[in-house]
Amino acid sequence: MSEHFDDNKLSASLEDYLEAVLAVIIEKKAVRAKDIADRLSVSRSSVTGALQALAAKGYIHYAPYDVISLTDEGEKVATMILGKHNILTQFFAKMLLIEPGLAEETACKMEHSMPEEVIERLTCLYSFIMDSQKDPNEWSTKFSDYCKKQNKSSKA
Amino acid sequence: MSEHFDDNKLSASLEDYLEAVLAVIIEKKAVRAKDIADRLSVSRSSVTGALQALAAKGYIHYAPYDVISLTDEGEKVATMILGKHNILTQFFAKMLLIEPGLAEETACKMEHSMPEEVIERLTCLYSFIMDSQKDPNEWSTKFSDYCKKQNKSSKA
DNA sequence: CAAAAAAGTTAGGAATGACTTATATTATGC
DNA sequence: GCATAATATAAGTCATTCCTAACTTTTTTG
Repeated sequence: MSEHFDDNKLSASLEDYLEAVLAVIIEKKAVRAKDIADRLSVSRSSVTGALQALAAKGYIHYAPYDVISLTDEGEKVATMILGKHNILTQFFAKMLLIEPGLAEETACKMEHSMPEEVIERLTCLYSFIMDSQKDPNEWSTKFSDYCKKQNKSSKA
Repeated sequence: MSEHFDDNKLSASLEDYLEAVLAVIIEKKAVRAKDIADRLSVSRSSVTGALQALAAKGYIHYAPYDVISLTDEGEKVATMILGKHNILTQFFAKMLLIEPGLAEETACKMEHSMPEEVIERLTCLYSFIMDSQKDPNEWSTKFSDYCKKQNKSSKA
């Protein structure tokens, strides 16, 4: 399909950096290494290292002291990752009724090991269920009631 | 709640070893290092190393050349991990209608980063949806139809 | 029961990944 | 042009995970 030589595969941590690049660009039109360092709570030199790795794999344009930007491929992948993150967060929070903080945190970890096909299907499930609710609170009421009952009977 | 000193936390790989120990015990009543080596496709010496690490963290009873068994804590944790694995596999395969191989593979990766609370809730969702189906094929028919429609309209 | 085979252990080391601190370099605002 | 803020590089730490090779213990079996 495309030019994947298998050395442009991303580790979880590099995915986080790439995701952060896009997120900061969206937020404020441009990225500086410092923004990423702050956002991910790492040193500036870690950021430099990560950016070099991302550039070597073809996801960003990078040259010392120059402006950072995403390549086409990088934009595609970063958008995918950010998308996964958002879908997962929503699924956990709105559908499983997990408390927002934990939903976010869990999404963060899982976004790295979730194949596209599975994410697509999860998106489908989410809209399938949500679309079939009459009013916006119906799901949360029904489902939390069901969970409570389950817990009661399982602890008996 | 209990005596967690933070050095008994398990990496994804150690969780895999621990899970394998339990799985083999269930399958054939006892574990030999070789079973684990075969199952995880690693060398025998890697298994020794992992078993020592698991013992140091209090999850298994281990002494050179002796029988391997789970501690109470180890059994608890291993059961949890295996449980996560199974729920996730089922959820992917039966609910999201993912092909069994990919369902299994994805579950394998995700089981390590899924908090208990989220798994519990996912279990609830699974039974909530499945219990509300009249016949066993209802879900798969309804949901796959919906997905097909979604894909058609999104590719227009 | 003793040798051979199988299983398990140990030592030592390589590769990787993700960080760090400390020092140098560049860019920019004034 | 110079100070300072931002970046980059060098060099090294630390933890994981795995390997091979050589050794020891256990098991099998003639």
